[in-house]
Amino acid sequence: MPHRDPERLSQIECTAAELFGRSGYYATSLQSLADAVGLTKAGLLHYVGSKDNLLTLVMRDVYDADAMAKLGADGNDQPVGTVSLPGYLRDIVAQNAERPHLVRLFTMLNTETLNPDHPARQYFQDRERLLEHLADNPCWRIPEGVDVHATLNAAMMAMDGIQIKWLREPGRDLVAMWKQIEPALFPETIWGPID
Amino acid sequence: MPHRDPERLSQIECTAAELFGRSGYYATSLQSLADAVGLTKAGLLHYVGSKDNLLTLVMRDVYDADAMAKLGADGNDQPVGTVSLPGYLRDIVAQNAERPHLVRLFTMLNTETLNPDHPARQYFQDRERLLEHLADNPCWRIPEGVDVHATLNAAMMAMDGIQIKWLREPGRDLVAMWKQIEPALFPETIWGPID
DNA sequence: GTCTATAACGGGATAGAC
DNA sequence: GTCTATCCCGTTATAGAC
Repeated sequence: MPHRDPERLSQIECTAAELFGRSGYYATSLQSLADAVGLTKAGLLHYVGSKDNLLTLVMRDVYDADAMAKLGADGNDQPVGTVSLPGYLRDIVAQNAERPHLVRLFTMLNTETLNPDHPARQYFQDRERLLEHLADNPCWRIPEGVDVHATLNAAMMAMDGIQIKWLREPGRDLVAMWKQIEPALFPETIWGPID
Repeated sequence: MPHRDPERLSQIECTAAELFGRSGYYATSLQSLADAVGLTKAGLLHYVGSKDNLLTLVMRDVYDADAMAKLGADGNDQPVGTVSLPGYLRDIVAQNAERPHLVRLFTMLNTETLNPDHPARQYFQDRERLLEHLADNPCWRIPEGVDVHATLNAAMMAMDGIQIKWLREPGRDLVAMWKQIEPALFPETIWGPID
């Protein structure tokens, strides 16, 4: 798997992320990717080794680099009890609204990995664990009596669902859709106004 | 598309529902279905006409018959302001816990239909409309100041997300997972105890 | 109504020339 | 490093025998 030209590799990975997002991993052919980047199947396979490995590269170099990095590292060193959870989620939604391709990639793979043999299955299992630990972070500013785990869990699940609807009808405004359901997750009588 | 034996057709449709749920529509081959029901590809195609049409049959005769029927028709003729929304959702979750195959079918197709050419796309677009109207039903008993649309929307999205996690790790208890996030959607200080 | 056989095509991956 | 050519497997669908 030699590749002297890193820029070329990056182009391949980005295009692959888009195609995997468009139709999922299984339904995307190496031929279509090869056409998109101006290579033959054989040439493409020289770069990436195999289709399985290509997906691994995409998740590490494209998806993680842009999206997942935010999740874990972001508010980790904030002072205890200072970070607004609704605000944090709003930020994620706002970011996602700007990268529909990556949201689509995430959404497609998230359900494709229900298949135990899917090459990205481990990746999504790990992500679930990471999400659980996110609630344990003491940085959040939480009203009395609120269950952080339940709230973060519900909010993340709802976000995934909203995004599916958004992706199916691309004319809509993701941020607006999120604001519409916010009062259900963070009622003002409990959370006060969202900053 | 002639088929004299309705029982045989039913067996085909049910097996198809299971396989489509297992791997999605695109990744499921007619060969595997033919093997599962003890037919050849050619014999199978005689029954169902085409793969596209098979999915249509499955959604109508298997999925609608069991799942979707509940959604729209159920509480339609209940008296105004009497039906518990949390209770209604609990019932759905409890039912879904007993039919993982159909939940899986729904989940797989729900994201596969992000592809505009997917044969079940229209079906899922229609379902979204139906869900929106569900909130307009006057039967719900809602605490003052609560946004029904937002709550029902958030709850349904969260349910879809929970189910994905549940399907990925089948050892878990869906009803328990739902109960865990319920306080985030229906806080006691607003909704009171859930009956 | 179901079979065998085959058409017509596309998939991922490999070998070897240049 | 990229190509052509090939392998082998799979797919949906059709034709025609029984």
